[in-house]
Amino acid sequence: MGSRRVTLADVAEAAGVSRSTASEALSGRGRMSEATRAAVREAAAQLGYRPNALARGLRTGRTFSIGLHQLAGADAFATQYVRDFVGGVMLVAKERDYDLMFLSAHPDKPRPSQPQVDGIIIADPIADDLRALELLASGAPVVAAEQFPAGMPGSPVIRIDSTRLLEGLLDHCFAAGARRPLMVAPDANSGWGVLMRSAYVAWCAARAIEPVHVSIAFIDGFEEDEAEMMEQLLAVRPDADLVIVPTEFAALAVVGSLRSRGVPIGADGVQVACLVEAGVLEHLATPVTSIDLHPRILGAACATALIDHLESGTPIPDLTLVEGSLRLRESTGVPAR
Amino acid sequence: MGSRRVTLADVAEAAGVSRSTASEALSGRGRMSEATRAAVREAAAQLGYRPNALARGLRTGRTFSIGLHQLAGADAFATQYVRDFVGGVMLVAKERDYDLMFLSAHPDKPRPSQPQVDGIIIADPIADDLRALELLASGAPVVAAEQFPAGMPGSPVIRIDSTRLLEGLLDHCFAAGARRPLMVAPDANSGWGVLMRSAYVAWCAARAIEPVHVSIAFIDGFEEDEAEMMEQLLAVRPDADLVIVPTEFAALAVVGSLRSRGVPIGADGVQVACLVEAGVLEHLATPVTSIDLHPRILGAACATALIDHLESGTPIPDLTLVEGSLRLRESTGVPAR
DNA sequence: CTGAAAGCGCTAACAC
DNA sequence: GTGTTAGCGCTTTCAG
Repeated sequence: MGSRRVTLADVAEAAGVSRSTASEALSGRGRMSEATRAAVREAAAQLGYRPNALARGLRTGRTFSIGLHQLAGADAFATQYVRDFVGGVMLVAKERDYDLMFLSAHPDKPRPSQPQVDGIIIADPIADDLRALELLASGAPVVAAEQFPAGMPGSPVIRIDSTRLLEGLLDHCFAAGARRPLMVAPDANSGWGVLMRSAYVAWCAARAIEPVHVSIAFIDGFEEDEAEMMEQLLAVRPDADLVIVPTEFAALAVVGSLRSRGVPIGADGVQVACLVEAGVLEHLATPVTSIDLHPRILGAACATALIDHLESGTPIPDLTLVEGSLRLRESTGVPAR
Repeated sequence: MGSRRVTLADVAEAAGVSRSTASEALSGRGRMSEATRAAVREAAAQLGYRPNALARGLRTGRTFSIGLHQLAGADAFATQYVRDFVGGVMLVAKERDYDLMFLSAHPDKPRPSQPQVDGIIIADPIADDLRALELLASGAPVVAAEQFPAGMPGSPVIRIDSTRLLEGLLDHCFAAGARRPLMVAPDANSGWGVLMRSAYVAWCAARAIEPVHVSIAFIDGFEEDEAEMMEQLLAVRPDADLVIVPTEFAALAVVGSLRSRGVPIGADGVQVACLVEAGVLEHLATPVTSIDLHPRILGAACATALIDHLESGTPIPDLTLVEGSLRLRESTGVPAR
């Protein structure tokens, strides 16, 4: 089996019909005697025929695959958010029997060819990402998760109402006594980072609190030298009584840093919160509060919207909000159970 | 921009040459005046030409994409092992500028078409996985990670020497006093599960210890009803002084179960170890010992071997061993720092 | 109801 | 040096 590729011509010959008849017989189209159809099916099964997706795609313009572009994820696939988002996309892809293409993600080298997919999901678009721009201009349907940075051409977006959740988080920390917050968040390249930052600033303004924030390049991740890096960031507001960080790695680094200095974590020391939920936060000695962006659901929603659009022409709304939730834990003053 | 797809014919016309000349000019082949070549390049850039990967692939047989088949991962993408493995593959794919195709993974429904990829990585092959069998028979080069179950047609394999690591782990636990071990591991469908199981049995035999083990279907995961399920498993050997589990979810469940019964974790209670490392194990109140399969390195090794083979014909050895390591932690008696 | 022919966009022989 | 031609495997009119 499988010695040489068996083509539709082989099947047609074996069944004693022409290629076009064979094609229609297998796809269930055309009108023909049941006997003919059965004979073709039989021959195809006998020979182990599988249509060549390339040829079919070239002819029909459909490949039954969708593309996923994820700049941050390509480097490290680091955060649980990204992995869960991808998991959600995979789940739907499997259900609808689409292949899922991870588009190779060089931020500044153009793609060597057009991607051979029916539609594209862009997760967390980053400004100046050349390939994201290429994809947006490619003419293929695109759905993006989270937020486009200012100045980037858009597409339908699906995201969590994270602004509102952040406000809830800040209210909670405030109630637990926080007055000198420090926020570490991605820089202006990330639409989501901008969203978080401006919500933070607005909230602070409403309470006459000075907003202090530090930018990081999101892509760099936090996996190396995290402790040292964190120390530097904390130095921006040494008297902070609340530290908000963007990834679980940063959270681990802050917690480690505080612990090594003997500072208690929580309302009676320094509160810590993470902008993005990750399983590890719950299992720390002092569990850390976070915003759960429900990445799996978000990824699934993107894939569903895209495939529905491809298959039934369902239009994709410009903006869809998916529900997120707050994970309040001991690090922001909730008492231990 | 990007209103209608611009094709090679458009470029050729704009540059005033024929299609073939345009093709050769862009690909750097053929002999022609530098002026012509430059003119074609200019025209292509002007029009924003990107070759159609489908058409090129159909003609040349190369798509510059590789496929990844992962049965367990499709459902949940659950364990960190799977995610890190995929991360390793992605890293290499990006480096070599290959797209990475997640092949849709229905265990018992045949693929609708041949996958349009140059080569395939199968992670953790599972017996009776119809699509894995299809891929193995497809004629495309295949590399598998870990181990083929008995009776499954093979391909080159890259894996960790996990057998030796498990022996080291068992030795360590034995030294810390374990005499009544219980192992929970995947059933015979998983080649890796079989490997672990038989190493365990052999080790026990050498020490005249009764090997007790429980099978689970790996694919089911451990995410729901974990506590209840774990209780049932533990009941198989209620007096166990060492429990070995296959995933971090199972480890969390065991730890939770023991804690709720007030049993200390470690040499002075019940030792716990996980066959597969995950970050969360390190951050538990009592950190849990595990075997680090270095999934990222493993995934990268698979991708590198496959792409090297595709590009230079480098043969892939039948078996390649990658180094793993033991993560000894407090749960098996190492004293706290 | 079935077969012949065209063509999706590209590349590789082979003439000119 | 450059253009013409054929064909990768498939689907889709359109005659018969």
